[in-house]
Parts: sequence; structure tokens; C-alpha cells
Amino acid sequence: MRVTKAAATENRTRIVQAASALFRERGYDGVGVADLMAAAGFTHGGFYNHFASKADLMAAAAACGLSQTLAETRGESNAAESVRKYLSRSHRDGRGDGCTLAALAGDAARQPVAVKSEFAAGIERLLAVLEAEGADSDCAKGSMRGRSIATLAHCVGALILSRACPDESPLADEILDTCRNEILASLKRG
Amino acid sequence: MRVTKAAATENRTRIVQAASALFRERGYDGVGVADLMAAAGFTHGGFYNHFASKADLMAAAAACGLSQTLAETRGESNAAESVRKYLSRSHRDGRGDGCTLAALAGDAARQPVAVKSEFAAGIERLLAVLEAEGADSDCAKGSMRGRSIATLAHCVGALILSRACPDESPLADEILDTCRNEILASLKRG
DNA sequence: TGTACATCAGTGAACGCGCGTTCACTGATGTAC
DNA sequence: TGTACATCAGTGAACGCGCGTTCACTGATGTAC
Repeated sequence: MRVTKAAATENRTRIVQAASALFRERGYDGVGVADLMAAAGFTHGGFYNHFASKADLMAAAAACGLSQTLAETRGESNAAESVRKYLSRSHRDGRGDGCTLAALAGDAARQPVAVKSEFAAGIERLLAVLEAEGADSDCAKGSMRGRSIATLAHCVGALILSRACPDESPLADEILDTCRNEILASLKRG
Repeated sequence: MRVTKAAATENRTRIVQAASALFRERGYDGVGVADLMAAAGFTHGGFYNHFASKADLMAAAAACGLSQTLAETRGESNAAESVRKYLSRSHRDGRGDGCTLAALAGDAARQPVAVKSEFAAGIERLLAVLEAEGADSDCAKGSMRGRSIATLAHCVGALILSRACPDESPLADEILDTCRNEILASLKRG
């Protein structure tokens, strides 16, 4: 049964959003097309009315997830608050609605360039926000971008390493706590 | 045709080493049991003479890969040299014989606890080496472990983000170069 | 040391299963008159 | 505005394929005497 053109685009968005969360939870290879469509409330056959391939959806889902991460970062008042939320236990334990970089950057390295391009673009947008958040600090303007890159890499690395340890293991928490303190100290240092 | 007991254990090692490299290149889901056995020079049927399951091999391969990374880190004269090699273009572009953490920590988060335990153990051993390498610096002994954790997370995060960008993209190189400088500066700072 | 037999590492065919993708079909939507 | 028809979003069965795993078999190795 055909559906309103507006409804169709809305459905496409639903699929992309469901995919964005499921991919973050289980990885690109951990979710099938049928799972994705079911999560959005459809049967799998209609998938190719919206996307050329699974890889095509992966790129769209990456863009969606990274925009979501961007919006959340923008919602924080300053860089220190962003870092504290980013390196919290609740973020580490909630992959599905957490940072797309931490959840999928490792997978992205093995994906087609369409996916990697979305990651690069997402990182650039994120850096712009981080630079703006840090602009009120006493740090030299010229090195603000460099500091933002370093902070982002540090945060992402800490979250990924923490998640690679067994749940409830002391090391997982230690990595999170140690890096949070180190990064906050380096932010203050300016 | 049966094979010497010594040859059998040697064959097992060959399989684990081949798996360690292939998993790093293509991820845990990107390599099948038949691929792994073929890479070691065998047919797939004999796999279960050596391992209870693919997950069982994944844990063994993680331990093997992390030991390799440990040995290479130990081979460096000091922390600064380790960081320079770690955040080099050749390391970024050579996943197969590069750091297991950077290649597979993202995947490990979704694997059974046996795999995650190997990662936690590997991280602990790596931290011990990093602490020793930094011991000659003027940094307070008490915070050496904290500094090592931060340095490791920062390095791993930078490599993963750089790899998530399209090959040859300026951002991929910028992340690598920026983080290398930042981390080296923070090492000097002590 | 030599013989007879059990063991088991490695082979290659086969298993059921889930994957990404295709297809004929349905029926409400969009469009031409 | 009303009618006739083409379009196409969504359905569900089907496709070929590769996956992890199992199995009967082979024949050299290990062992008991």
C-alpha cells in the first residue's frame, strides 16, 4: 500500500535514527537489514525503496549519529562540563545513545569511503563547537584548534579503552576517572 | 594424517598469530574461520581440534596481539620515542601488524568477557611498561600510573580517529600530528 | 627393539542458519484529463 | 470537482551465498606389550 510522500520521508528518517542507535550498540556487522527495518517498525523488503545498499544506510546513520552527538555537545555550557558528561559511567554504559565516534570510529576505519567521509565531516563540526566552547578560556586563539583535537582524541580513547574492559572491572572505572581528571586539569591549564 | 605433538602446538601458534593479524586488519566479524585457517596454511575442518569456538580463538588472538604490542613498546628506549612511533603514518596505515588496542578495542567492547579480560590484562601489562619508561622523568612517582593511563588513552584515541577519516584526508594527518605534539609536550612537562 | 593397535591432527563434504538483495504483488497516493 | 490510470512505499516469499560448526574419514604418531 502506497504512502504519502511526506510519510515516506518521515519513515526514512525513522529508519536512519533506529539504525544510528542499533549500529552504535552492536556495530555495523552486528545488525542486519531485517533488524534495522523491524526496529523502525517495517518489514525488510521495503529497505531498497529508501537506500541503495546497507553501506548507503551506514553513511546516513553515521551522519545522523554524529549530528546528534554534535547537538548534545552544543547543549553543554562549557568544555569542562562536556568532558565530565562524556567520561561518565552512564555514557560509557549507554552505547546506544552515546557518542558515535566512541562507538563506531573503530568500525569506520574498515568501511567504504562514504562512511569515513561522514566521520571526517562530523569530527570537523565537533571541533568547531569545542573551539567555540574553549574560546572564553585564556588560551591563545591560534592553538585552540589543536587543543580541541587533542581533547577530543583523549576523550574518545579513554571511553573506548574503558569499554574494552570487562563490565564492573576496576580498570574500566580507573581509566575513566583518571582521564577525566587529566583532561580537566589540562583544560584549566589553558 | 596425524602430526607430531610438538608440530600440533606449533600449528596452533601459527593459527593464533595469523588470526591476530587478520583480526586487526578486518575486525572480528570481517574474518571467517576458513580465512583464518587458510592464512595459517590449513583447511577449516581442523579448527575445532585447537579451539572450542571462534570466540575462543578471538581471546587467544587478543592475548597474542597484545603481547606483541607490549614487546614492541618495551623495545623503545623511552616514552617519547614510543609515542613518536605510535602516532606515525606508517603505524596508522599498517593495521595488521600495529597496535591491537587501536585496531580492536572498539570491537572488544561487544565481545564476550573472555575477550574483554584479555584486553584488560593487556592494558595492565602495557601500563607497567609505560610507567617504567617514564620513571626516569622528573614526574612524581605517585602519579606515574595516572600519567601512563592518560598517555595511552590519548595515543589510542588519536590513532583511531585518524583511521576513521578517509585515506589521504588532511584531517587524518592533522589529528596524528597535533596529538603527537600535544602528548610529547605533556610528557616533557612531566 | 619390534609389533599391534589406539589415538588424534588434519581433510573436505555437509549441516542449518542468517545475511544482503531481488521480486511479484498490493493498494493507497498522485496525476492527467 | 470527479474519474481513470499510473506510480510507488510497503509486504513477504524467495534468491544465492558465506558463515560457524559437525562429521566420517585418513594415516602418521604415540603407546602397550
